[in-house]
Amino acid sequence: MAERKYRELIEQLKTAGLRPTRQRLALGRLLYGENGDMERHVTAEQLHAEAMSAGVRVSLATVYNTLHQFTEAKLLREVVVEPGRSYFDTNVDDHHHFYFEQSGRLQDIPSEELELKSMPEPPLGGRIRRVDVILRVDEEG
Amino acid sequence: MAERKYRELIEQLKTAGLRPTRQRLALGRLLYGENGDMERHVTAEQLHAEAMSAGVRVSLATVYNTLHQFTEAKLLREVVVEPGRSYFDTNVDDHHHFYFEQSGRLQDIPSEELELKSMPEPPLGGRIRRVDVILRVDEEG
DNA sequence: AACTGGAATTAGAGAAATTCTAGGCCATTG
DNA sequence: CAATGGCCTAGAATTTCTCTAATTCCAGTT
Repeated sequence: MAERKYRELIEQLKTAGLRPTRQRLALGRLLYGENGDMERHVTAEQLHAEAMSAGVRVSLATVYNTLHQFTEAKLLREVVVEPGRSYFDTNVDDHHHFYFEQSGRLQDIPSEELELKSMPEPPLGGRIRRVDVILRVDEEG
Repeated sequence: MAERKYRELIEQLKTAGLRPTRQRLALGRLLYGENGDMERHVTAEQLHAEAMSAGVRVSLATVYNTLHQFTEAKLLREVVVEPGRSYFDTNVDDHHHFYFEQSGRLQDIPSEELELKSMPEPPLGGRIRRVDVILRVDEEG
């Protein structure tokens, strides 16, 4: 991960009131590191396995905590596709998703390629916090 | 449930290759019955509890099986809002949802109120099977 | 109405994902 | 560098959903 992004992560954590601990930094490095602009969709289990094989000792509970804290801090976005399967997306810009049911893979759709024509009024006393669009795709053959 | 709808249900089950058993009919009655045109969003647990208190003896496994079979037969639509929380929607027409995170409640959005301006090309060899739009709403106060 | 074959149902165990708990560790502050 | 309070951990617990093997039921046929 670029030095710049690394400092940036520390700043973002501090802003969110999170201490830049060894574990959070390591997970941040895994999530955003090296090819830092690649879209990534990871499950907690996957990230945990990744950490293990990278020699980073971190418990699964901490991975869950960290992913949720990062999501809260808007460093990640959670995408739920099936009961018992949710991904964390490193792309927090406005965008949508293709979901391939057979393979369980997720793919970003840039917001330019899928726009909403009209937006309904939020119910009284409510405020629309997020718009999730998932296009479920069958892979034929 | 109206007699007409009841016969209809039996027909739909047969068409889907499902025997109209006591359990499936009872659950169908609970789902579509009485106020048959009301939008309903139930979890398996909820429906099971409903069946119990209505004096219908049915196992939780059967509730799950039935909900999935009904979904397969396009009598229901499954909506996943959170990891470990999925609803079955009695409205199978094209429409979308508000999701209230605090209360866990789901509310239909008629398709006229939220249309897509442009639809992206499905990835090569894929076919868009369904479009799910969820507007996540914060209830202020 | 009894018979039969295959489907459906059941209770309970099992699996998978996530959260909780209690104790020890560590980053920050002064 | 000691104190404070947040953080991490292993493992247990919880929750949601699925599987299994035995039983029961439905539908078609005598």
